[in-house]
Amino acid sequence: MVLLTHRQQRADRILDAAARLFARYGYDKTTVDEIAREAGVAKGTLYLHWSGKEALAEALLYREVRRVIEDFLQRLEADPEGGTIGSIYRHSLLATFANPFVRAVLTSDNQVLGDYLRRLGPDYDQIRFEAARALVERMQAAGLVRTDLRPEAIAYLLTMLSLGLASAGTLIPAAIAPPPDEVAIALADVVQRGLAPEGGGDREAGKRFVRAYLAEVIRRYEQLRGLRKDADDGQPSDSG
Amino acid sequence: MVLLTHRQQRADRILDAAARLFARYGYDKTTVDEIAREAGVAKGTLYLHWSGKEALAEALLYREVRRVIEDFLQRLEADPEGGTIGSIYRHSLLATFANPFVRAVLTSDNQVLGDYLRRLGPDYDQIRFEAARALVERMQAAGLVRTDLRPEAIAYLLTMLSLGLASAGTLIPAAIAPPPDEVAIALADVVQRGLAPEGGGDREAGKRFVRAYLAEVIRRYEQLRGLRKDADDGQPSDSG
DNA sequence: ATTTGACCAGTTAGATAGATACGGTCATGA
DNA sequence: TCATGACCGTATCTATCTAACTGGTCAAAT
Repeated sequence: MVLLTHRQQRADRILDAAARLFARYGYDKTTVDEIAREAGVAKGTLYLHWSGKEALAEALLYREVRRVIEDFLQRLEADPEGGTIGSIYRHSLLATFANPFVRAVLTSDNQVLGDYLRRLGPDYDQIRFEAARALVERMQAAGLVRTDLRPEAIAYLLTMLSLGLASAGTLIPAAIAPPPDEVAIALADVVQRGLAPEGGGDREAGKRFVRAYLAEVIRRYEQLRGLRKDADDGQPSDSG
Repeated sequence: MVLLTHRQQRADRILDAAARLFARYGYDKTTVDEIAREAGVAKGTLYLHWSGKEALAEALLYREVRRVIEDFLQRLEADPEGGTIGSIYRHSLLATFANPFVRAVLTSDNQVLGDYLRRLGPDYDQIRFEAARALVERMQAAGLVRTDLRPEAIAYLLTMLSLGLASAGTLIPAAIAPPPDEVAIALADVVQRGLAPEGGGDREAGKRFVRAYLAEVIRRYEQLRGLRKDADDGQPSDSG
């Protein structure tokens, strides 16, 4: 049983309000006053939880990404066929689409996080590509991905798919586009046929790999940010 | 043997100049004066060939696309393995990448055509998606593409790939990205495995389909624009 | 101790006007 | 007959100022 302090509950309510407003109007055009009003607290209260608007956005993004990861892992574990590159891709897409905020971030031209993401700098894309390359390399070593293509090339393809998914989401009206779940399933099937090694890959090794990889990503991030799983919402020690 | 009038040669020189400048500075930031200077003619001369800057850009785009199509068809015919969906995709990418102007249009955030493309209106993306859907449907009927996925879903995937290719081109610095040809070959291989029917598809039917399809596209466009293959560069009858 | 919201300084959005640069024309000359 | 480039009206940019807004603070209220 999970106990939530009054303080933590309030922090969550504020993040809920921020998530709605960011998703609808974007980070830049959402004011701190509006977040406070939507959450039913005074503006000063936000500053009792986070050091500023930026720290709040970071906390929100962290919370939602954690939720998506949890959802993703549950779907993967529940799937007896799970563990291949295709099923990993499929479940990650479905978990992402199921989260309104993260989905908005990834499909709304990134206005949702506006200035916040912009501060990561122009090097961010390079870093992300290098991370993708390293991930592919490890997936190849784990027997999840075919090894007759260079990891650079596969990472480039996967990056293209992410970017294309985002662009298509903003460009093609939802009215004429096929339902997201159908896209996710078709896309994952193509990824499986196109990137899996002969025989489809080792399912158990795949699940182990995903668990270990995500745990490592989370651990690194929390180490970087000085967060712990049992910490509260984060006293204003973060100076943006 | 092809005979070119003095007039046609000059039109080509002007289009060459425009191609260089558009690719480098974009449509909006390239002035008619600069095009004339780069081509070594007076500004008024441009208006002896086209009705204005926009008509010039359209003629340039048409010329370059025709060249890419010709190059694509030659590559396809020369490939004994050509005719599968994968090889069609591969040759179309390689032909596109080999053309500096078209490549710039597709990978430079579309600043290259700036205002010119913008006038096609916001409906353009919808129309393009519908065209992609219809094309996939015909490819399925021709035995080129697997039929166990709905054409809408496949068209969505292919649109994603196009958009992703463009985004990745602008986002990932060429210095750390794999060479375009490697990307094209890997991408085409994934498309072949992911979208071809059992057995890989009928090669001869594939070639026939491509020939017929492109001829039809060109014919429709020329009908729409009142162009003919044996026409000259287009007297200023085009009013943009 | 905890929460509030009026208040502050810094930034941004909007308006105006003047200057610049642009696409397009056409009288002139070759 | 063909090609030119100075010229024109308009559209776009620059500079400048003002008014409104925003993120953040803190004395006061609870």
